[in-house]
Amino acid sequence: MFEAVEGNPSFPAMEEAVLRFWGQHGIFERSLERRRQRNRGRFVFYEGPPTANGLPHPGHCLTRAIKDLFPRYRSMRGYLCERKAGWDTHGLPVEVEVCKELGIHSKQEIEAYGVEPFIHRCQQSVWRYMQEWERLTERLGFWIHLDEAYVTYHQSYVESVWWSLKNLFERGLLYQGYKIVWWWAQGGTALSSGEVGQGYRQVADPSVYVRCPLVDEPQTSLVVWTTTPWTLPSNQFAAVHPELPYAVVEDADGSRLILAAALVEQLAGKLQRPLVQRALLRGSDLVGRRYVPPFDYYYRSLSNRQGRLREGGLEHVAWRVVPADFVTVDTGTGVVHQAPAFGEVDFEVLLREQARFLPGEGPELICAVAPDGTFTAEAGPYQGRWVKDADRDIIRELRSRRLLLHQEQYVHDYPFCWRAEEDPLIQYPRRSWFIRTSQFKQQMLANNARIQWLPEHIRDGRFGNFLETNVDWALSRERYWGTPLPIWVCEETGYVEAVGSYAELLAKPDVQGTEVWQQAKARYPDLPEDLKVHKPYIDAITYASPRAPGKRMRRVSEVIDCWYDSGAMPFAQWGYPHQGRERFAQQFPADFISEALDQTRGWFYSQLAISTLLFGEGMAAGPDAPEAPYPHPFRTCIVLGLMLGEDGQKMSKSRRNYREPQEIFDRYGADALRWYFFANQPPWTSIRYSEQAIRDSIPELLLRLWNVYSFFVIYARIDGFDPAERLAGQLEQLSPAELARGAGYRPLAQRSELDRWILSELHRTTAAITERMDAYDNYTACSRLAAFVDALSNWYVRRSRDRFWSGEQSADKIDAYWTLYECLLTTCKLAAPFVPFLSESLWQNLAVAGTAGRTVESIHLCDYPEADPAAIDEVLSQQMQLVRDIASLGRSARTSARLKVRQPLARVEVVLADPRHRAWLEAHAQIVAEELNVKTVELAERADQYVTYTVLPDLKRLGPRLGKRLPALKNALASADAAALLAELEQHGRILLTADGQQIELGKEDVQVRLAAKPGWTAAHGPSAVVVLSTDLTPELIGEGWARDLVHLIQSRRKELGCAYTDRIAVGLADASPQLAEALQQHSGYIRRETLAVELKMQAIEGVEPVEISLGEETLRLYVRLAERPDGA
RNA sequence: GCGCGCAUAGCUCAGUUGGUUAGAGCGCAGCCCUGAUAAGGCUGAGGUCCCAAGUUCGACUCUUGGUGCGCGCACCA
Repeated sequence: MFEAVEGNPSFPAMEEAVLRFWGQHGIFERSLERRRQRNRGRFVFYEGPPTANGLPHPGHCLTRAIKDLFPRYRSMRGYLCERKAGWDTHGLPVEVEVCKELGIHSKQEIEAYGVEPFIHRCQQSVWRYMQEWERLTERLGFWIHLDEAYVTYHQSYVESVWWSLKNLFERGLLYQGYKIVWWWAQGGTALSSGEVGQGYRQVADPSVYVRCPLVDEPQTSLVVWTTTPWTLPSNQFAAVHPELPYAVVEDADGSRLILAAALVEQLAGKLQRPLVQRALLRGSDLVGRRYVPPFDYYYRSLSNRQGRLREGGLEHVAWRVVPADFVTVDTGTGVVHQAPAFGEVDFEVLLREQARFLPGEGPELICAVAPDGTFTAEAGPYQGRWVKDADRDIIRELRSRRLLLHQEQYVHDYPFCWRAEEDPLIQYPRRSWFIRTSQFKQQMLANNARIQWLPEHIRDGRFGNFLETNVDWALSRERYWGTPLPIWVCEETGYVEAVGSYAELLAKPDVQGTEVWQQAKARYPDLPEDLKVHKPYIDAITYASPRAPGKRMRRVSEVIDCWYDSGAMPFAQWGYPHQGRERFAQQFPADFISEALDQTRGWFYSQLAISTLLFGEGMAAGPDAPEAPYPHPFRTCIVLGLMLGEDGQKMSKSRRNYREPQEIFDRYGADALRWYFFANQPPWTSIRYSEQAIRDSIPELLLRLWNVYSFFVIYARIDGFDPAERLAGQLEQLSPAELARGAGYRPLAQRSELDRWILSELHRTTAAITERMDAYDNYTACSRLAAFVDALSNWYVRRSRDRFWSGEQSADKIDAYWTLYECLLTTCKLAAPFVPFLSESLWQNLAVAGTAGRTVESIHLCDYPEADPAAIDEVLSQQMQLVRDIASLGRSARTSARLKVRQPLARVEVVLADPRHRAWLEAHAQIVAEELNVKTVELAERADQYVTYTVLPDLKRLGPRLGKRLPALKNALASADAAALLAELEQHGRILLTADGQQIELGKEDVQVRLAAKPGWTAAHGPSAVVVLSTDLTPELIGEGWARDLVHLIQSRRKELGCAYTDRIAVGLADASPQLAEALQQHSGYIRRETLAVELKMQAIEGVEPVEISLGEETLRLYVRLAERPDGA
């Protein structure tokens, strides 16, 4: 038998109990074991590793909730969905966090502190945060194997990454080049974009307009503009937009200038003299023209150097006009000075130019600045000067050489070092390791095209665009806590090798330096083995160079971008290919992943890029890199919107615009939070954290379902409806087929219409939810589930109450129990992926306790319900909906007539728009009568006295047929007599109209009839019907109304007096008018029955405090006294 | 600045190939139930669907251009 149910449940406490139950019985494990045995195929999920740095906030709960939902759902659908957790542990954020602890900043300070203790601290810091995340993960009900998590700093993981890098290296895809970084010259370090972003300030820089004379036409000059004069000595090109118009203008002194036509007037204004246009040309006409740069430090030796182009022919390597799309005419001159060493965009221009030449023949990077921010010897007189300080002298020199056309102040935002406020950052080239991803752009796009993105626009929008503009992946980082780049270089010859594992390294000839790790291990016995593949230990390992006898191979100093770590996760989580080959084969690619939008350029990209390069179609990347058909490594990706704080701002701890997850769990519970995430919006819309909305998700589903469940258990216990007795033998999941074996269980066809209706709704809902969830549409699925629970609670249970209350154990009553039982069980299963805790609680009582433990132990071991088409009765659904609509319209009519439902009315007339369900409705008039408290219900199709008709064209049908004649037809229909049209339609099955001088024939399907209540009637109209109330009140009706009002008031009084449900009372009424007293006397049987009154007298009761009440216009005194209290009450 | 997205009721958000009367929840107002009861239900008020132009017989929906907001990339010669 079921256990008694609390009326006022504490969901958080319940959830804690469920968590304990899952833990003690290993339910997650067993749910997997079950599917493993069934062997219906896999559903592969990848956990995008959270950065184990910083504490989780509600936004992370959303990600983790979605990541739980679909694997749970698919598991219940029979798929084996293994879920391996993972942690992203490397990277700058961890280093910054440790630096904060240590109160240090720069790389020098880290070195001074010691790399070894520093990375020990990094590793420990990561562990602390991982534990916080694990707690959250469990409490949210996110089922994932935390104790088998992959961790990016583990040796096996690092070695997988090494393997992949070696693969790329040996295919020539890993190379060294320059990367333009934001460089803090004084500190000698590059800054991350996050750090740069913090340091922007508005400053006024000098801006100069400089002449660059054309080589073959020295009287004509390009005019370039720059706000960084110190980059001019390193000039390599001038860029123009090929599509823009450029003007050749004549200056006052007769010389000629070239600049964008749109900016001539502006420049003339600045110069305060006219510039006369002499010619107009397109940017593309300028491309290839050579010019003389402002400084000749490089020009004097290289001006005539030419290189061979790939497509044949020769070209000068530098100081010519090149085309570039980024050139605009917003500021400057439309001719852009290019110093590729000091701008990322400029650098890309250089790369593009280099690519046009045969290898080794194109332009080399020119850089007249040293890493400390001073000019090199190449910059002649400026050598040793800090570049920003040299600006003024550079300008002076330009002026004296008559190259300076104009100078002014330019106010703009410019980044400074966030730690040394006076130090401006400069863009600066650094040697860096790259992966040749741009070479695989087409393959990445082809792979991307096959991925199912939700929302769809990510594919060709944000993500697709990003791939289109792909540049080679700058892989290396000059940092400490990260996967070491597995590249060893010969100290003599520069010969380079990549190493694919630690063992491979140890097998190299004459390995030295392993003792550094041994000693560290001896010093700190607790040191995790994994650290031996990290800095500084790995740096110590050298081996004999195969190219230079007696010389050593030494590792480069860099570590790699931690995004590469995460992107390698599909294979590295298994340690592939050094181990886990089988696991990888089973679990690649993923069917489903999900992260927030900010991962577009992060994990979504890193995965796709690595997977395409290693396993792409036609890649033939070696024996351990099997070619796989697209898409991979994931087939479907839900891109979640970002979550904002309560105030619509970014969530931030200091602003306190959200609540800590743990507090949410304690107040409302994980199910409430989950339901709020799943049911309130499609997952990709950006979502605003709302405490109120979380609170509201409790009554919307959780409490409503709980109430139905509680109702069921209360009456099942009273009536002794006990599945344990009624169901013999072994039970599994209490599926419909199993329930059908139950004693007293009757086939659907024999049950009442209401039962058939709710079961039809149940199966319709099941079909809809599975269809939607298969399409990853949790939002619609949730609304269907909520709608069903609403129908169950507010129509089925309400209309069935007296069946449960009736005294005898009729077959109909047992039907009601079986029906409600089945509805509850199925609903729980349907809801289980969404609200796993509540579902489990209900299952524990309804199924496990209810059958004395003969079912499966947990709802999460059950299969997801499947809709039985035979149980679905669409017509009945429509019919019941119609009744509910009519009841609603009737109440609306009552409200407008100010006739409360307690006042009985003689009759209601229902005019139907569509006669199809008329007969059925006539048979069910009783329901309408009860719901509306009327004596009789009459149905009509035509009732011209109450209703006006409008005949409207069916635009969807007629639009294509009639086109422009549609408005004329509309008018013709509107001006015609609707009643006559209907009559014609009924007689001939068609109507003939003249519109625009042409005759149009309309069939029944071409029009819609709409009806509306005529004014003056108490009526309400909707699309399906008009409901007209008779408002005439007879003395009998009024008397009955009084009686019902009185019952209501006595009930209130009982409650005030603290009566138990079963207490009997005595009622006295005084000061009633004669008519009132007589009417109440007449209904005294009804009144006493409803209020459990043993006596009802028309007089005061001694010693009882009366209350003044009013019935209609009348007032009287009500006396209520407790008469008897039955035993046990 | 460039790219992507969003803009619908007081608030938070739906709106499914363009079709006649644009929905929900919360909040608000009124009412009902009182044997699921510190719950529950019903009804109602409330909208220039951001603006403008275009396509169309017809636009909340499609196109273009604005405006505002969010995010990403940059910070610009």
